Amino acid sequence: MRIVYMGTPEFAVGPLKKLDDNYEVVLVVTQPDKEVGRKKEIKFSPVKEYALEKGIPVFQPDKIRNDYEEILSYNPDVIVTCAYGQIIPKELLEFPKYKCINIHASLLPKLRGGAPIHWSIINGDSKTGITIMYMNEKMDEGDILYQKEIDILDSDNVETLHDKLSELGSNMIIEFLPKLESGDINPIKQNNEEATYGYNVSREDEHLDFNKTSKEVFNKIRGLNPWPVAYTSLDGKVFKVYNSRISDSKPDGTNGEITNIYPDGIGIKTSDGEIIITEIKEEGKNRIQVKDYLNGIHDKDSLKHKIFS
RNA sequence: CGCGGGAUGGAGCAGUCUGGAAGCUCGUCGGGCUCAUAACCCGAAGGUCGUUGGUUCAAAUCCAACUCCCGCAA
Repeated sequence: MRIVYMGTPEFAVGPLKKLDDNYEVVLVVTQPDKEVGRKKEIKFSPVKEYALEKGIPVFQPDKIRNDYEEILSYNPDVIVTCAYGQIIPKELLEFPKYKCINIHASLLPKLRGGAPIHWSIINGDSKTGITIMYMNEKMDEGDILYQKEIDILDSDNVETLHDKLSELGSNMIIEFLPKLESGDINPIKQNNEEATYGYNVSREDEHLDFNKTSKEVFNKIRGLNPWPVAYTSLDGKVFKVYNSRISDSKPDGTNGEITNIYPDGIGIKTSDGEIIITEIKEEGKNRIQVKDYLNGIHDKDSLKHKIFS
């Protein structure tokens, strides 16, 4: 089975590795190299890094819509995509014998789009999973071929859930390909009325709103950790918030106001109680425990009643 | 040359403007108190103040260059 694999971020590396170990991956397609950071250093995608390491050819079209001939020349039996990042043209979808299948990190039709892992946590879902599906020209709307779910724990953040789902997806694609090859499949149309979306996280999405409940704030913080990280601001400085826990206390005050100083955290008023932030990064500083942040403040009571916004 | 913040014992900070004995809150180690403790009391160790050069009787502090880290923007 000749496989062309299309993927970009870390999430897509696990499945690629499994496929490469068990099948013949003839070509890897990934997003173009990008300038990144203050120094504008050129950075390869994680999938490209892996492909280079293994000596697999790499193709990086700017716009695959117009530039896909090269992929056809590798004559794939199937194209497997996983968080590639571009819409794939119909000519390519229909070319391989077994068409084009996608590994998506949600229980479709829930959370179509580019950031299903983040949104499953931010939304407070109790479970999510992996869907293997046929690709069509629309975003994550193809027929469902294989689906498995896992629980989302209170202790999960994007990193832990990402790793679990990446491994699940890796195993599922290996379990599924033999069925695809033998025709033992049962494509199920998605119910569009039940569809929800989890688009890429925007700057606005990263901003913490203390007018929400403690649980909602807690979910947003862990649903954006370790990337891109929720933020708020105090005294005109940006504070990224990595970790928090929900307080039992129900203080009076304005939402966003610092209501209590705990040994390991700062208590902030929310719409229904208090959230205690425990790990932060102040603008210009490194990521630290709030315990350490408090060690550097001489008059801790002066923090009280300041407002995060 | 996109804009800005930062580098001080293991951690987080103050001190830099106005040059002149290394400070604060923790942590660590030892001792004490206690039924006990992450609590409290006493004591100790630990720092070429990012690097290099310059000014000066004297530099964490002033000047120059460089390295690394971070926020914004892309």
